[in-house]
Amino acid sequence: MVEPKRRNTPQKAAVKHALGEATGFVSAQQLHQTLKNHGSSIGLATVYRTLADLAQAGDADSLQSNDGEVLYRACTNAHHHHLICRECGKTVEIEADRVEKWADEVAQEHGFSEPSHNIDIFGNCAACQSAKSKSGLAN
Amino acid sequence: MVEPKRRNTPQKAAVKHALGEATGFVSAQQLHQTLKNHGSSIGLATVYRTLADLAQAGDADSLQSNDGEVLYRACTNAHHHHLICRECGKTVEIEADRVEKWADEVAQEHGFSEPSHNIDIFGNCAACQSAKSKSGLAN
DNA sequence: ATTGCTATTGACATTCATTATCAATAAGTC
DNA sequence: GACTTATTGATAATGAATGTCAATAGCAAT
Repeated sequence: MVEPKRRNTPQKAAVKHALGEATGFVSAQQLHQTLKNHGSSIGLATVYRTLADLAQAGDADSLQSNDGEVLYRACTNAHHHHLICRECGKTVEIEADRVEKWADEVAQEHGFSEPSHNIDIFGNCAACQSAKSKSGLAN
Repeated sequence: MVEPKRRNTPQKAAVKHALGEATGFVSAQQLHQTLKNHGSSIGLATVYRTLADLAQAGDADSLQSNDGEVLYRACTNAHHHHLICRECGKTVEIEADRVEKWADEVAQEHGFSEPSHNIDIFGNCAACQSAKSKSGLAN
């Protein structure tokens, strides 16, 4: 089972670029729409394939939205987590050795090897809070 | 918009019970199969509805599997997270005020209100590790 | 126990994200 | 340029989850 050689194509570059332009997390569908709106004739399947590759390679983060879509975001290779606004999707990257260590310890304590983890924090960002209170929907 | 009165039905009880019997996380589909195998004629939609209600009420935890399915598990009302075996799905409930606090702090630091979070730790449990090494697949 | 109201059910259709298929295309190499 | 084959894109297929709606069955009142 030899890995086939990768080829560089304008499509892959386009997806990569579009993902970089996007703020926060985007779905494959959204990205596909965006690309088409900009004149590209890229296929939906290609967007999916490329995003999966990017995630595999560690060039993109992925997480599941609460309505079953997978969302992607360009990222650095460094391990980190996200603080995400429920309303607008604004994202802040979080790094915290404390928590990394904690997760590994917990796994070890229970005899689990090769620990990995998902940590996502959600909340309403400052902008969305003030927007909400202005529209009289304050809780 | 008044909430309609809830009714107690054998179907809801069956789902609740089956969820309690299950070890680890189960999908709605699996649960539906299990129930049918036990002679129930419960409808798939009803299983989905009931699970959604349980999750809403805090009587069940839900998380997304890596292939897009939503998995459920009976749980206590106390807030907690999970340590999950990649191989067999065995689950350990984790509580850690340290991390709860950390998450809330991080959110506050960045101006996010009403913080909530998802934390899941994955690993290979002791049983699966030894099973693997016996079958000569040691890393 | 019977009635009436309506929440709930279940069979089925539908939606929609994602994946598989496969002939046509185009990277990269010589 | 010619050749090999990874990649693409249109389309079909898959499958989880939700909507629909007539029929059923809780439950409160009688």
